[in-house]
Amino acid sequence: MPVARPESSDSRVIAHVDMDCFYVQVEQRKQPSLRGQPAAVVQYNSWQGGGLIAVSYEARKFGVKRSMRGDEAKEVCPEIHLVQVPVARGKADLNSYRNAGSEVVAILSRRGRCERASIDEVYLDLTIAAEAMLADNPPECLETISEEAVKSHVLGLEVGTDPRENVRHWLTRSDASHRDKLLACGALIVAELRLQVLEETEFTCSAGIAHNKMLAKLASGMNKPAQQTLVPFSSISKLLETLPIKKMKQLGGKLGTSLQIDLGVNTVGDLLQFSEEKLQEYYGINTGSWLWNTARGISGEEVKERLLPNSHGSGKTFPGPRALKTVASVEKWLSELCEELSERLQSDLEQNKRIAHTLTLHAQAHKSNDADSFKKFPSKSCPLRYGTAKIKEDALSLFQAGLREYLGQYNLKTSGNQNCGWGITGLSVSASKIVAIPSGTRSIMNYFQNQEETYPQVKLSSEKLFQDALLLSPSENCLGSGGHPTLQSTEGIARHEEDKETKHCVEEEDKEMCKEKGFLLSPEQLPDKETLICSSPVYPKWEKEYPRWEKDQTESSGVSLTEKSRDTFESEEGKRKSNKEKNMLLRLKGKFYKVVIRPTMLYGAKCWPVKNPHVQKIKVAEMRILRWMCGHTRLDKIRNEVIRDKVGVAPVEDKMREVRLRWFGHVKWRSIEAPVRRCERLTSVDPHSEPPQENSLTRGESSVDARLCSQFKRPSWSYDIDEIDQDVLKELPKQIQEEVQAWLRPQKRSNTVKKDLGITRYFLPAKDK
DNA sequence: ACGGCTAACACT
DNA sequence: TAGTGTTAG
Repeated sequence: MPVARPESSDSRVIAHVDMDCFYVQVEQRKQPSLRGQPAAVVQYNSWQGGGLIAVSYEARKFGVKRSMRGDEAKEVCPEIHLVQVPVARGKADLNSYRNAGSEVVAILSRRGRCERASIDEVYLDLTIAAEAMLADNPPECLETISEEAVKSHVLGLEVGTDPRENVRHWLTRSDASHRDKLLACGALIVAELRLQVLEETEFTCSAGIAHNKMLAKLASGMNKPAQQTLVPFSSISKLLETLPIKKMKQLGGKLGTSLQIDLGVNTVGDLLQFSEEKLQEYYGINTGSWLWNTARGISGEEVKERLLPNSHGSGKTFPGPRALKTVASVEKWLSELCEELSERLQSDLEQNKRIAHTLTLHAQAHKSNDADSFKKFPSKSCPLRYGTAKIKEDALSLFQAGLREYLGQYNLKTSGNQNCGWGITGLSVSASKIVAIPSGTRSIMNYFQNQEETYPQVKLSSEKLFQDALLLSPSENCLGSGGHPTLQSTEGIARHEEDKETKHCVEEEDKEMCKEKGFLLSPEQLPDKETLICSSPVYPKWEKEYPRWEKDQTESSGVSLTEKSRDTFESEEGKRKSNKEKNMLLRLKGKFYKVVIRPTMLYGAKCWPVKNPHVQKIKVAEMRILRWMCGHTRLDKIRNEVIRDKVGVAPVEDKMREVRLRWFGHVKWRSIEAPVRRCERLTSVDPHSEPPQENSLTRGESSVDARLCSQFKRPSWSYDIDEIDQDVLKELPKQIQEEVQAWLRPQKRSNTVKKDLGITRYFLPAKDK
């Protein structure tokens, strides 16, 4: 949804530069014989000649359109040259276009703030450059105005028989308003930039120059190719008056359709009849204001300083019959996609010194034999580890977690590649949260670049080693006592950490850990209870809404928890980390665990053991349950997901607490009112308690149990017993298996309806059980 | 059973 | 937040 931003009172000079049929131009530069020819770029697809993704202006004259099939294009324009998009790893490879786009950005960013809006478009904020020009060397003093500039189109200007002379006059008027003069300067600058682009890259582009992004964007498309269009302030209302509403950026989709159908608005001008309040009534505060402003040509959106993309993705569709039906084929394609992604991440690292922090997997799927086959395949993400093999591994885990969730009850026997009627019609992996490494950090570069070769055995990173050690049960732990891995990477990272305190802390603890454990945890050293500190990205919302644990909440059932008082805790450490460190309780199977979540380390997730006595313990076995619940094999993933979403109990004020429980992939949450102290007395689940009455609540609703009405708002989760993967269950230690079975048993009798798990009881006061 | 592949952003 | 949905080219 678009969102309104106030427009600064200053008169800005904004340009939108749009490459003309960019992919075609790239191919024409590669193959100059294509110049001036009807041509199009097709994405290879044997079906009906592939799909057109760019069409030259010569071909457009024949009526060839983007989104036509190759065969269709041949029909309307037999002599069209169809160029295929390069293919790598069995999929379209857009890298040559990305790189060409970068060439252009490098030039266009010379005169002011530059935002790369897509592979072939940028926004420029030329205000400062234009003001400087106006002050030093205004157009009116110039004896010659560039040829390119006088070819500009000035909206609302009567050009008569000598357009160039009229435009020249308009640009150089000494009696023009300040804002028109600024635009004139902008036009000169843009003309110059476009000329430079042409000379240095051989690409032509079109541009719009206006006082804001919206109008600049509108204008850049008005005269193509290779021309520029100016929007003087005085022309705005006329321009918008008759402009079809759908032409407006952001209104080409459902919102625009709704305006047409529901409000009878067909042109932007028609919108003027509606008061801001009315629009807000229909479309919400933000969108309403945005619409109101848009109708008046007002848009305060800033040009962001961004030359590089904020995310990288690689995806492919597998339409209809080509849908992937086995995990093996998914793995194969994921592997291809991950290779491309990893390659792009490596070049981003080398060229731009940037590191991505999150890996996300998206998929589309269909289910043939299922009533709710419209269910969407969930996207999943996890911290991104560098190295192709690791990315592949993680992507596959994410897929499998998603698949489990997607299949839900049909999941009972999917151990092999056996298909239960599902098909994957689209797959993509992407990397986001990309941040620049501070300058002068060779060691960090090394760290990430080395991830590539270290997999899987030779030189495991410290992080990986430790995680593996934790995740393996003693019997599985076959890590030898081979040489101590150096902590080179960790130190390299810590050295550049901005926060000296944190740095100190990290190094100290890492050192201590190494000293004490000899770094590698031998099977004997893997204790029943392991103390952990987890680093995790700061979660601002938690911070805001739940600033503190209350002391009395940290005392639990008396099971394995020895908590220092909050006061002690604060006096020791509170000052140092006060506002950055989050504490929360992890409650699992009736026991509380206090976990300290630290602000994220700068680079990559880490886990390390600590001595701090007030940091409580997570039993390895229970970590394994969590791992199972998450469908993830990685500790850091568990940490991020579980602690926040799975079994986290949010800090509360006196009477309120929010509980989030994600159970087998389904997030359920409720705010409940309950005296905190009484909640804490709960120590175990009673699986045989009678099921709660209300099962069908959806998120956001709340329910009041008549019995408890006066005191509590009662939470309700529903969960589907069939979502549980029985195979995974078997992986668990015997004792835990039995416990879990005990939870499940009462449900088995009626597994058609979603039922509350006994776990609901968990969060109710003991007294009322 | 088709338009394929990317990317940004708002909302929750 | 992580995850979803909308929009665009």
